[in-house]
Amino acid sequence: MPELPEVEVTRLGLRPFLNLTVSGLVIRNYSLRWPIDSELPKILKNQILLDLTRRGKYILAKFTSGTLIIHLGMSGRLCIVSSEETLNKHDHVDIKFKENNLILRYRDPRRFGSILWTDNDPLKHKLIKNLGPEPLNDEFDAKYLFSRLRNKEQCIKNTIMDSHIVVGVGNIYASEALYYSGIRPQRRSKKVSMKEVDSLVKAIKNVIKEAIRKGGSTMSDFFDVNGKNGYFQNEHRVYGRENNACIKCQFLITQIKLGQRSSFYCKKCQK
DNA sequence: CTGTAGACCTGGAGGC
DNA sequence: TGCCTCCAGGTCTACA
Repeated sequence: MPELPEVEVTRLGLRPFLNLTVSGLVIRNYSLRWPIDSELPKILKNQILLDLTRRGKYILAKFTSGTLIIHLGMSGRLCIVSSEETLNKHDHVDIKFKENNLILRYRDPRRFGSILWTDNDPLKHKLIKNLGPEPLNDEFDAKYLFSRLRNKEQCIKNTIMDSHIVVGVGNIYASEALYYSGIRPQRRSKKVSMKEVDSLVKAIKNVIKEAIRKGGSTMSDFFDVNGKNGYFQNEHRVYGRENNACIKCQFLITQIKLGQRSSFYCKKCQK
């Protein structure tokens, strides 16, 4: 489920574990998107959680001698539970800490997520080193995006969802940002004007900032680490609103498929 | 190099 | 109820 806002809400929620020492790790299922290192319980024991950062949709949990690179995939979730909490079928990993009775639990029904260990700089990891800029950073601006759209035949929605162009824009927020900037999702990237790109960049930044502020979008299964749902789904203007009236013009929202993903737009407001 | 389909998984919703 | 099909927030890999 998680796009960048949901990942960021998760990261912020994990901060109570900062500076605590791992007492043990339980891995019930090693087969995520990539298999979990079978040595991980041994490696992580007695290590201190020193920092929690994020790159794109990857949470980077820095420990004494390396970093856990965590991706939530489509259905992954991290939550803070007590040791008495009943076990769910898809609770694959528990991290326990010395200082309290709490467990950091990873649940992921579809197992598209990943938990990888690296001793080196995580930003040099092969999954991370080639990622595009963070959408909220200044380097992601109209000039940059416009330059990346030149000569691109690909439709604009798929381009802004490409993590090598910009990270963190998933299927929900791509549709939303295009709605706010008045651009149809199927438009060829190279046909988007500088003025429209300027509006699109602002829309991407706004929609992501607002979603983080509202605690993310709770679709079917996103909750923060304490089990609280987000509220941003109530702010969706087009996503999941096919055949409902456009907020601005009352025309019915259209749903199409682009790159095998559902896309939503208003035929009147988006050109 | 570019663009797209397929792959990886489970579960929920809706039709019959 | 049960079975079937389709759908779901991601993204890497293979192939044209």
